[in-house]
Amino acid sequence: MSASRFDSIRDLPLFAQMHQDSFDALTHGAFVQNFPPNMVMISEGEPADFLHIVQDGCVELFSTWNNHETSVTTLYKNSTFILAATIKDRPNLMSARTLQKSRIVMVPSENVRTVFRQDSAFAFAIVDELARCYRATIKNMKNLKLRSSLERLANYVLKQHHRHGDALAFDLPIEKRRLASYLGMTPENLSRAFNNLKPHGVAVSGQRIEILDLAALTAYAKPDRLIDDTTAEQAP
Amino acid sequence: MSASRFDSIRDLPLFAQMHQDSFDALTHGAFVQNFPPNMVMISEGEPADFLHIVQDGCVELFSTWNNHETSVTTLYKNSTFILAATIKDRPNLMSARTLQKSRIVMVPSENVRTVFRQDSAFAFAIVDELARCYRATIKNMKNLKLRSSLERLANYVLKQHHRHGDALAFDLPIEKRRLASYLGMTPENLSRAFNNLKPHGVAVSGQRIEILDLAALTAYAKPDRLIDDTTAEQAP
DNA sequence: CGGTTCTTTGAGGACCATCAATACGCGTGG
DNA sequence: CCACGCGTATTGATGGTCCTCAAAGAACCG
Repeated sequence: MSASRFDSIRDLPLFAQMHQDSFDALTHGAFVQNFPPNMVMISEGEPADFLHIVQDGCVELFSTWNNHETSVTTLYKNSTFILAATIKDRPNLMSARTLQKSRIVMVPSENVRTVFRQDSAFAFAIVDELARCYRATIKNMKNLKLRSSLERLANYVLKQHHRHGDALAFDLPIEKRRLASYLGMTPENLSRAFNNLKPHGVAVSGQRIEILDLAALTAYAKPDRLIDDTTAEQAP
Repeated sequence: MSASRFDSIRDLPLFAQMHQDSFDALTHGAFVQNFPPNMVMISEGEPADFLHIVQDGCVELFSTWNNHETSVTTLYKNSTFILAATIKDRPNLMSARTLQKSRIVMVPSENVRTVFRQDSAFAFAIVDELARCYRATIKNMKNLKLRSSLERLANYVLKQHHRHGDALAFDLPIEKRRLASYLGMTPENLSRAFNNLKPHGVAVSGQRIEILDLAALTAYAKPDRLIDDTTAEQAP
């Protein structure tokens, strides 16, 4: 039974509630593909032929205009992407590349649109996912427009702190140059920004981040649940 | 029959395909409210008790953090807002204020969530709307991260040009200070930016914009369908 | 271990914000 | 109708933030 290949995604929120028949129809013609690191899987402007699910590894969504590139978000295990383009049958707005060796499930967009119309549990899950991504993007934009780059970095450090179980020391999950791009700054500036966080209780050594004074960092960062809360939203 | 009050929204894409029963259930307890200009209707962080529809007038969505404010988008007749927060039953991420005297339809969020589960045509329409808003926001973010403020303004002028039926002269739909905030700059800088567009074929006098050299403006702006195309998306 | 990529540091400059002051537009009331 | 007041728009001066360019150091990988 080939359906077992997709067992690992069956329990994701997007698929958990749908009927087995629907799931079989959805994954009919779907496949799993392994990608090496640093491989561009999809390019912006192309039709969204497949819904993608990160089964393992790490994927960066980025975008380009006029020789500039910016990192929009980074996705890890169990994230889906290209959902909005898939549903609307429109071109991708972002490109995607692997950051590590990654295993990706690719579900034909045609299947998604068909099953979406037949299985209301799936439709509800899609609404939930779209609303989540939408709100995450709004938060991202508020972060960009309302804060300086140093404030964004401070809040990023706090977010990682929480994502690592409130650990006071942890490693950055991505390269600094990509973090810089995600935060809307240059690598050079990120380097300087880390130095400028020193007075606010943050020590950096390579990928290693240490929070020496959580109170000072928090006081400076002024985290806000309407920007930084990720309990129900995505993030890099 | 009081339902006639809501005839004007019945034909909106969000409601057009749903059953009449569902529409009646949705609008049961809904009401129309008139607001004066410059009135904050909803504040970020508050629960999303109502889905809002602009029946007439003009509404700005904006957000605040640490004494900074930024304009996220401006909505005109027939736009809906607070849909994502309504569906997810979560707090609003943005505040809303009227820019002109406006008539707003307010539909209890409880109704929206209930009918959403019962009427699949409504559910599909919601998916469509959420995907549209999501993609519009991604475009907005690309615009902010990939372009300088002058490039953003140039593309904004081009967008208005198209929205006014390719007219070469038109009035700005909103105050310049709000436009500045939407574009992520200060009013002073917007003023200077308009001057800097002069060499690219744009003349400004008060609210009046004139495009003297469309080719030059387009060459500078480098509009991109993956950022600026609004055939299927929203905008200010 | 050599080459490549990433990171850091410094110098210089472009872009953009802030502050301050003036000009403009508009509605109100004299 | 005009004077006034208020908010908006503009203009200039200044400083801060951030980018660019260049080069050296560190980490990674074949």
